[in-house]
Amino acid sequence: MDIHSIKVACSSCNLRELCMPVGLTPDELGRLDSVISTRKRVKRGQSLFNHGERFSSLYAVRSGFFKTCVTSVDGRDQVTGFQMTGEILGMDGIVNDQHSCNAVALEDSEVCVLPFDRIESLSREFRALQHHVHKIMSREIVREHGVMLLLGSMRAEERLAAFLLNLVQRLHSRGFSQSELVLRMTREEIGSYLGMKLETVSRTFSKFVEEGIIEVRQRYVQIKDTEALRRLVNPPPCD
Amino acid sequence: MDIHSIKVACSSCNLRELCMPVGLTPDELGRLDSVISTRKRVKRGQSLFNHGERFSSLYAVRSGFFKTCVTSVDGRDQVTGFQMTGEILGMDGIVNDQHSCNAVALEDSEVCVLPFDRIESLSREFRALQHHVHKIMSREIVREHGVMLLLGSMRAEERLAAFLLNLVQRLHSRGFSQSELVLRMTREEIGSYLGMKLETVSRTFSKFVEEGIIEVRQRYVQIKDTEALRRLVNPPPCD
DNA sequence: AACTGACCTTGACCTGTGTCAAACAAGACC
DNA sequence: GGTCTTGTTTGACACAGGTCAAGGTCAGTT
Repeated sequence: MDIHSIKVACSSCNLRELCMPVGLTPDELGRLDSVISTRKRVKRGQSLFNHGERFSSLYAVRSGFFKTCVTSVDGRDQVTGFQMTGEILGMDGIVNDQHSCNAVALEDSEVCVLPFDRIESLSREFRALQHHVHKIMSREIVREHGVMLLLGSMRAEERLAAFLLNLVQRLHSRGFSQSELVLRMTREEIGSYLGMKLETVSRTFSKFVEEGIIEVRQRYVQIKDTEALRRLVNPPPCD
Repeated sequence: MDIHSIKVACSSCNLRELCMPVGLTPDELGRLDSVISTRKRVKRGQSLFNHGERFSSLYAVRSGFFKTCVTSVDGRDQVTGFQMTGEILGMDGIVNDQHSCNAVALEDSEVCVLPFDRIESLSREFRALQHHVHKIMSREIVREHGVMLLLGSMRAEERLAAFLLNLVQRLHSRGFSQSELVLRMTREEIGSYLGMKLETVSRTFSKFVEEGIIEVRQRYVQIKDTEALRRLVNPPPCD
């Protein structure tokens, strides 16, 4: 076992508490290592997979940042999610054996390749891994419910506030600041995700700045009043 | 084996090509029968499960019609889906061992109860069942991507057209008409699902009627020009 | 048959967000 | 150091859809 493969192994990965290996025994972890042997680098702007491509693997984000987007027949684009370190990509591909969305790196990234047939056979052996796979998919379903709530019933300010809170919360659980973040995506990509135009995203940022809730310098955002953002997402009862 | 249990068995269910048993061998089907032994009736307006309740089972709609909805902290409600015969409910509950949405029957319904721990252990034995479970969850993820596209980038007419096409397509694959349907949900529920107000739903129906695309009498809808609906969803290129 | 309550339709008006346009900022490239 | 390109901000204006209100329809009940 050379230094490189030690570095690559799930069993010694510093993301193992976030990613696929959660809750596995050392023995199971070792077996998972043998399945997840390859990595893939994806440069900024390149796609990891595209709509229509044959599905064979899930991908765990090792480093970097991705967006996934679906395209309608007439060319409209909808960003369906942003994925960061430790998150799993590609579950859309299972049902029809081909990917139904595009995954694009928003910065130079690296993913671990998880051949799905191997994951399935290992899942048949290990209850914990099986259940973990189910949880990951269920989590994605629940996340999308949240996005539907956001798109279906919130106004622009509420959407952006919810988006910022969600981002910092996920970054915080990865050891970053609770109050500062660097956006990896453009205003247009934020807008697509939140169902609004880039101009509205920009104006809403400006509004938050005027109100002293955040400070913005390009992609850098500092949250100065988390509570104000929370109040925007969940307006206090008015009775 | 009495007449009742024969009627109840997956192996003799007329939904087996739509539901859980897809692709299983007779032997596997027999084992699935032993797991899915109970049914549950849900009257119109009652809920099958609610947000916060402990998760233990998935449910397959045997007959009837359901909606699922999530509620935000401040009481906003968002319908996240409508489920008909053969479709699976409850996958939102896996990740946190409790349901994160409410499932309400829109007419008197019956579901098959699928204890999830039993499904998981059977999945460890049968590759086909395992893969089928993964496909069902993946299908739900892909469906939700479609809803996000709809909510994030379509206008009211396009949303309603897409909704109607989706409904008749699903009904058609269950042996019903391609051009007639009876809505099981109110205008308000349609609106919640599509991210618009009930008045807008009503107005948009009226517009379609004026244009001769559909005929509406209360919950009954007849589609007179499917192509027109398709064109609304996917506007022809204008160059 | 009259009454009730839930649901639906339609009108008038209002507002949040989209659209279009112009100017600016910052990094990439020569 | 210029110049391009891509992304961002801001303003003026338009309009799709929301809001509020009134009245209509129908199934179920007495």
